[in-house]
Amino acid sequence: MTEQELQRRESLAKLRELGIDPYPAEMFDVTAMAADIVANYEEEVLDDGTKNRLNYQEVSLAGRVMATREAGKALFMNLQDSSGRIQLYMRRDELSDGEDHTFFDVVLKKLLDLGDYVGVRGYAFKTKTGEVTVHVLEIRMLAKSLRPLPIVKRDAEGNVHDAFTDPEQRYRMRYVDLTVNPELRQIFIKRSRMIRTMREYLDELGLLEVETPVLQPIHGGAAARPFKTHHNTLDMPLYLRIANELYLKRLIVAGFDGVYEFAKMFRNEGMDRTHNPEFTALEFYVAYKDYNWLMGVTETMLERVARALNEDGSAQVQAGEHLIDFSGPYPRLTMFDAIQKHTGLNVETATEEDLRAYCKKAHIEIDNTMGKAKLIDEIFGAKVEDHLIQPTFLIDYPVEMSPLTKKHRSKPGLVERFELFVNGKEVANAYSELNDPIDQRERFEEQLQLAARGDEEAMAMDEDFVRALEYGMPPTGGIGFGIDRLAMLFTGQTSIQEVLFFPQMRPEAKP
RNA sequence: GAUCCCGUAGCUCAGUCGGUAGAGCACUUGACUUUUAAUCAAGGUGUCAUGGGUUCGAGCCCCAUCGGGAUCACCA
Repeated sequence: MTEQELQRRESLAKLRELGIDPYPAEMFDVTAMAADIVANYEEEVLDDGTKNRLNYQEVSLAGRVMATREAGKALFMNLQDSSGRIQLYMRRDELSDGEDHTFFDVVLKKLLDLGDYVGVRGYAFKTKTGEVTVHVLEIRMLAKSLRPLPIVKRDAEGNVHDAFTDPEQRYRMRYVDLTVNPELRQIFIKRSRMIRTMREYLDELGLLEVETPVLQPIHGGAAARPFKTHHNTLDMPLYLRIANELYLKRLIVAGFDGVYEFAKMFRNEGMDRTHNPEFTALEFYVAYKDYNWLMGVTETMLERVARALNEDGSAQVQAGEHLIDFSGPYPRLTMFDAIQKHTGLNVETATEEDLRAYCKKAHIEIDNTMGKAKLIDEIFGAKVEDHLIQPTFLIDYPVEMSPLTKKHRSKPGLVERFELFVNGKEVANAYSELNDPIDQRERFEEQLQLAARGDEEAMAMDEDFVRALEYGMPPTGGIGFGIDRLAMLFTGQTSIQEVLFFPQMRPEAKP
């Protein structure tokens, strides 16, 4: 234990000796928030020059002590609650029991440490330097802190000193991070508001929020490596879901007109600043709709989210150097047109050999197992994706890449699918769902062949899903959004760890 | 998984040519009844990520390991 931790444990023991419970059980009645008092305190100056305080004359508030300044028989503290910070002012003669100054001189000045939770009762006033302050008439220990916080200081010009910035420590100890860097709360508040706005809209559309299995006997619905686990009683392997798509579509078969789920997905793949092993997706499926309808819904939903998150209600979001406008409608660009526009290649007429030759020339890494569709995807990823800054629907993909998507109503070899790109990143993937059970079975069989050739991400045959389709699924539009990526976009973050409270980390060396 | 960078006090960081460990804040003691990065006086912080090696001597050079970051690959 460090010197400071030992000192705090000694303070803890001394508090108990003085009859003060460092961890009291009683509730503390909070009647005011720091930020509200600072923002709304009012006073008037009378003719004789004295001040008349107009509000917050009986407040009690609670939070952490984040700074103390001793001034002899006076004592100043900064109290931080969930709304912000406010200064506290205490006087020895008001907090003493007659001539016994133990409480002020020992408890407050010696045994109280930075980071301790306290509850105070008093009245608001303004100091002669103009700071709104609570004049404390009663202060109570609510919880002792036994470890020193990394104190971040701000000077008069707003410069930050000794910021707690080490990403490893910040992510491992989010409780510390959010305590000393309270402005980070905004990221998570915005994330929450984003999800709430989406949920409200989906409810308005009449969709039903549902829950589907996380533990699945067959990992379907996406191309990814799964986490595998084992159920002891059933003595069978189970997979953490890589997608919930096939279950949501079963519910459409079951007769629900529209379902949605905010779902944690798990993919056993690499981690970097845009990938965490578990992440959140929103998927929704609506009967009798198609991918064109979904484009309109997507525009409405994202515009609403942007306006809900911006103080001024605007639909624009700053993402790095780009100002992104979420007001619809967004351009619709076919994948082939997009490639032609950025490379000059006509992939519709090009042969597989033409594409290979292009990739070689453009230094795009390819291998021999790649077919035409995969080559097109590689070219798109290398040459087009980065240019799609403003929200853009990329539509009509080759059938080989999309085993769950309905074939295009008029374009042979393509499917009715779109992906939404914003700031050069994919944020949504949608299609007119394949509901022809015979076609679906064939698509699964093609996936099995890919798997036999060693494709670890190929989908497995899901007999029960095909059986469901055989009973009949109405034409359906379905879409999935990457919630973490959207949160990054709407909060201006470039790393997924910053929008997750507890990003995945390797185990700590040792405590 | 590959490459590069980083790891020194509770926090942020210095540490020269290889010569017995430094600053600010935090902490301890004292002064101060409207201070505010409070100030003033005094005090000591430590397994230099871990384990080896080279050397008379390693925070510094070499090797390995662990953790983090960035770039790349894979992906959402």
